[in-house]
Amino acid sequence: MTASKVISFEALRVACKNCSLATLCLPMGLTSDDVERLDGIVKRARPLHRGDYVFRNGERFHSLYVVKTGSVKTYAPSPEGGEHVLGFHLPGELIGLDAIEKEVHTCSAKVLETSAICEVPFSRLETLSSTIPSLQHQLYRLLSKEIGHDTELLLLLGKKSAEERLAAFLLSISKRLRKRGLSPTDFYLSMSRYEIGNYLGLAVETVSRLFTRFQDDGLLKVDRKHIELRDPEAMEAVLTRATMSDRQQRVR
Amino acid sequence: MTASKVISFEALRVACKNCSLATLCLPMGLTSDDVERLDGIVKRARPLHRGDYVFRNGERFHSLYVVKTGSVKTYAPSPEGGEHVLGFHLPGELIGLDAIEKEVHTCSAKVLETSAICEVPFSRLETLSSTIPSLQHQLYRLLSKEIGHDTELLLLLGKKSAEERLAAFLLSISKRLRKRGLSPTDFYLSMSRYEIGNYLGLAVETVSRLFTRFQDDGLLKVDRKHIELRDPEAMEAVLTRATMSDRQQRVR
DNA sequence: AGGTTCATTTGACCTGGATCAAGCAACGTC
DNA sequence: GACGTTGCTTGATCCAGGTCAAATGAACCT
Repeated sequence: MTASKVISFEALRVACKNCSLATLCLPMGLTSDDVERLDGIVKRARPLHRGDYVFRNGERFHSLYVVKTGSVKTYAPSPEGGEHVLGFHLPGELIGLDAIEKEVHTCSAKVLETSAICEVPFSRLETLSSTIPSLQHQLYRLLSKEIGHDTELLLLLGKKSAEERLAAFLLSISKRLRKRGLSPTDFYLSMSRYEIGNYLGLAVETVSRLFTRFQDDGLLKVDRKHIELRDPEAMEAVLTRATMSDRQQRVR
Repeated sequence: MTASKVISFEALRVACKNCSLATLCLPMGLTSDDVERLDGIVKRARPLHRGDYVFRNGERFHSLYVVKTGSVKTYAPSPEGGEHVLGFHLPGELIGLDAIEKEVHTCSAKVLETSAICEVPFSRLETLSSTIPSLQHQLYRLLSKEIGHDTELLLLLGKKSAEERLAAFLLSISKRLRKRGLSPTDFYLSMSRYEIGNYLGLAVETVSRLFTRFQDDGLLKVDRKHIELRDPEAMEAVLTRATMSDRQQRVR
């Protein structure tokens, strides 16, 4: 009886070492022994449903979170009721990194669809990381990666046209899905047009028109939230072809 | 003789513990004993001059760098010869954090004026950080801070008007100078109008017109690179007053 | 089946800021 | 001390994408 209880508990409490995301997530590059130790501090919550918060703006920071299944958006609410969408997060991605400094969450995170989230208490992670150099290294890498990602986004928002932004967005989703073993050319977007526009610094109407144009040009087929990338090369070419973005000359 | 040699060497080789930036920089929060240890791995190079590189896009990553005096700009060169300015860095600020992940510099850094730069070999810093928990913590904090900073910039580029962008830029400089004990209302900009525009996602002409407008409105006095903030409150108000930026409604 | 609500699309129009095109001032350099 | 060269400013025009308005369509009640 106790035994069966333990077994079912263990079945529910999927461990990091059995998780398909291990190569994308925190455990990347750790020995199985160390994964075991990391596993000891990870909390797995029951699934959250569309609209539930992972954490909210202003809450005290205690943990980092990893999307296990589903998807999450992070955003900075503005006092007037508006919001600024900061990112969309797929399985294996770590959220809450921006809160380490101030020990307060400066953005909110809510799930876009039914999702499982792993919680990693930061102080315990920190302690663990000073005894596991490869974990420490992995944390530095992940923080650095986030900076690199923000930098790309900065380029997108500062210098690229609406067309380039949407193309980059779709290709980013596509590539991240591929890494997770999912179809990079046939997927459902879990966020609304409004959220995409907000994220890319564009009006909803512009996003909608661009989807229509991409479809007319044969780059993709769109049916509501279902996207089928018909011509990924052509989509990449949207990013490459010199547009208004590269009219900057000499430096010095 | 040997003694005098040692003395002059020590005088040149200003240590972290004597550095006025210690409270802003890596040593923040460390015991003087630990600062000593950190000091042991920091290399201090001879001053660089306007246009010299701290590191270049594509170089292998070995070290983080701290601006000691002067100022640095980081930017991503685009193949076509253009560039995307990523940031301007004042004394005490750490650069190169984005290169940790890939172990390659993905942007270039060049000094805007004669500057002293401290070099911190990363692998040694990493090793040291696993034996000094407060240093490890400080590193996590600094990386997280950088993410928070990028996030603000994202908001600026994605949602704010040209006027708000330039006001935010000037106020950011002003506040950072204040923290360093310099005048927050009277300063010289070490970067060109072109670089400011590039950084803020605006055309040079727009930047120039805005300086003129701000001056006409009595917010500041501008003479070439010399800025005198005449009415910092009014400048803050430029950011607060609802503009096109807050027309986003409900969430769900 | 019909109605309410919210998301998306489409059309018409407008504007902030880019682009184009001169001038102009500071700074060498010879 | 005239002469490029580079950086900054100013004026005139243009257009990508925002804003406003309305139609259409899903999804969800009841």
